[in-house]
This record gives sequence, C-alpha cells and structure tokens, in this order.
Amino acid sequence: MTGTAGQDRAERRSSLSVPDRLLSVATRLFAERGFERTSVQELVDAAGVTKGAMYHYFSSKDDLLYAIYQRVLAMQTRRLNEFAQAGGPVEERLRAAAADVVHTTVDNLDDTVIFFRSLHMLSPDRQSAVRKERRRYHECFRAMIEEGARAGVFRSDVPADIVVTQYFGAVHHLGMWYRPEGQLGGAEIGAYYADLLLASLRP
Amino acid sequence: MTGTAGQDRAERRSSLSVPDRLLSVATRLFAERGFERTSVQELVDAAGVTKGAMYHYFSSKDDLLYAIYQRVLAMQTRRLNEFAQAGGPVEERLRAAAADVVHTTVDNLDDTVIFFRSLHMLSPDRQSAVRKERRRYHECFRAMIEEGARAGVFRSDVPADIVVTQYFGAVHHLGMWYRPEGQLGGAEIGAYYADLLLASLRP
DNA sequence: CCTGGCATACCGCCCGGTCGGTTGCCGCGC
DNA sequence: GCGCGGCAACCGACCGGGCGGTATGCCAGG
Repeated sequence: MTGTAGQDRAERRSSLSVPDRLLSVATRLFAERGFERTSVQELVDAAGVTKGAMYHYFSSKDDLLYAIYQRVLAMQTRRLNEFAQAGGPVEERLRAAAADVVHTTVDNLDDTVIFFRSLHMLSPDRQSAVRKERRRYHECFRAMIEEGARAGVFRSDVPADIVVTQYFGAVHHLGMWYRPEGQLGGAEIGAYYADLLLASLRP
Repeated sequence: MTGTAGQDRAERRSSLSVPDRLLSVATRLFAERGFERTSVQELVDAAGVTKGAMYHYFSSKDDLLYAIYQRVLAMQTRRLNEFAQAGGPVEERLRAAAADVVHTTVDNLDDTVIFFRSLHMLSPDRQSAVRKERRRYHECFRAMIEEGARAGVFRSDVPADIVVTQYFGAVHHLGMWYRPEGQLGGAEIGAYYADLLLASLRP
C-alpha cells in the first residue's frame, strides 16, 4: 500500500505505462490541434504527469513525434506483409490489401492525420527515414500491380507508380473528411475504394 | 532625387505591390517550412519590407494565411466552372475537368501543400468557411458523375461521393510527392489520373 | 547507498503583435 | 506657384508571454 497515493496519480484514467500514456495522449492532441499548437505543458497535463517525466523518456518534443511515426510505420508494414505474402490470385490479394489499408486507416485516423500533416516538423534526417520506409511500403503495392499486368489481368498502359500514388493519395486523404459518426464504416469504404481501384485496372 | 533611395528599397526584386509581394513570399515560405515554422520576421525580411508594412495590410499572421486560401479557392472555382459549363458529352466534360485540376494543382504546388497541411491553423470560423467553399467545389464534380450515372455511361453502384473524395484525395496528395524536376509533367499525370477515373466509372 | 523514475522550479529566447513617429504625396485656397 | 494640412503608407524599437528545455531534489526499491 505504500505506493497507493503515487499510483492514484500515475495510473489515473489508464493502466498504461507513462511512456505509453504520453504516446497515446500526444497522438490525440497532435491530431486535434496540430503538433505546433500543442505545448509540452498541455501534453503532460493531459497525460497526468509532469515535464520531468516526459523528458525522462523522450529527449525532445520532436523525439516524441518521431516515436508516433515509428509506431505507425511498424503497424502498416506488418499489415501489408501479411496480405502481400498470402496466397491466391493477384487481383484478390490486391483487393484485400487495398481494402485493409483503408480499414486500418479509418481505425487509426489520428495517426493518419498526424502522419501527413506533421512530416515537415520532423528533423530532416528523420523525415527522410520516414519517407524511405514509406517508399518500401509503396514498392510492395507496386509489385503486385506489375505482377498482375504481366499476368494480363491488369492493364499495362498506365505506369504502376501512378496507380499507387493515386490510390494512396486517396487513402491518406481520408483523415481530412472521414468522421466515425458518418453513415459508412471503414469496411464499407474500403470495399468501395478497392473496387474502384480494381475497376480502373481492368484491361 | 528625393525618392530614389526609397524606391530602391520598396521595389527591389519585384514590381509587385507590397501586399502582393507578401502573399507571394508567404506562399513559398509556408510551403517550404510550414506556417508555424515561418516567423513574421523571416517573412518580412524575405519580402524586403518591415513588420509595420505587413501589419498595415494584414491584421494578423492568420489573416495573411487566409488571404492565400481565398486566392486559391477563387482560382479553383473559376477553373471548374469553365469546364462544368462547357458543352459536349458528360464523360468528356468530366475527363477534361479531372485532368485540368491535376494540371493546375501541379502548376501551383505551393498553394496545394499549404492548403491541406495548414487548414487547422486557421481560426475555426475561417476553417469552416474554407470547408464550405470546398464543399461547393466537390458538389459540382459530383453532379457530373451523377448525371453520367443517370445517362447510363457511368456505373451507379458506387456512391458518387465516394468517387469524388477518392479522386480529390489523390489530387491533394500530389503536393506530397510530385517534384517538377521529375519525368512526368502536369499534363501527363492529369491525363493518367483522368483516365483511371473514367475507367473506374465504366458500367 | 545508489540508481531509476519521477516532481518542481526555473531559465532564456524568440514569437506575434503594438505603437508613436516619419515620410512623401495630393488636393486646395490664395 | 506655393505653402499648408492631412492622410495613407510605412518604419522599427519595444513588449509581455509562453514556449521548449534543464538543473536539482526527492524517494522508493534493490
């Protein structure tokens, strides 16, 4: 019982560890108000800790932002690999992956909003690290489209790069207009988006 | 001869008026470094004027940003109206408008980058004003798609809203990856994008 | 006793914004 | 033609605040 008073404060509103709580709160606030509009003081107040705690785990505000990017990139990469390495015809693999990326984007809207709105707030080297990882992600998608084009199930008169950037542009933009209280859920929108993608690729 | 020194300073690097120079420089800097990372002092230094001059024409930094949005919105609306009110079959009108929006986006990349990255920096009422105007823009596009669906030249099993948001998401995202020094120009990308859009709409 | 895990008090910088002053120009009475 | 008044355009020193970041202390657990 010695730590009760301390735990009342440290664990209020959540059972997560301090760094995880900071990440969680920061994700919400950065998405709501923007990175620059959220002061470190507001952040730690909302997380129920102090600046000292934050700077104990993160070396700077920028470092905290980068941690969010790392978490998002890890999740995206893991997800895509599951779908790309599955079996079945390439058009079904592409459809499943395309629908899933919409679904997970909608399920983690705050992450997506931050990802594309605050990239330029990262230090230049971290910016390029994120872009590089993101590029690998696109390559995986492009490979599926080119595989389908060689197999003759997709058209080949449009560069696969164009198709990929167009599709992911649409996906990233979900954070600008999608609201959970709307009529369509993530699964429905994912199905529509994937269907439009496959339709545009018909030979 | 009394005014010579004054004009040397006032007109250096450009023949534009002071407010126009501020708008032009602000657009470039906000796109390069971001709105919050660009201080008013840097801005006026780059424009060759002083703070006093800026606050004479704009009531705040936010006001300057809003002026940029107004300029962009006016241009977009004017452009789209030209294409929507043209004659010819609906699929050709849609194709022309869809290709043009890509072309003009690429030609004004700085505007686009600011537009989707800094919306949350505007005051709430101005944010909703921009969103409202932008909504009217989307409606115009949606109307063409629904017209084509009624005429039977476009499929009707996907909501027109979904198609519009997907397409404009892709267009907005151009600012994240397009570089003028790349291989493809705005016209080529516009043609590809419009072609993919039309293909995805085939019944 | 010492180290990790915090809290607290504090710092210096620089930001957006202000305000009194100056300059140059234009209309006007004479 | 000329002095005068007035006003828009612009200057730049200055300000209060709040920002990101830090130095130090304290305390429980091993």
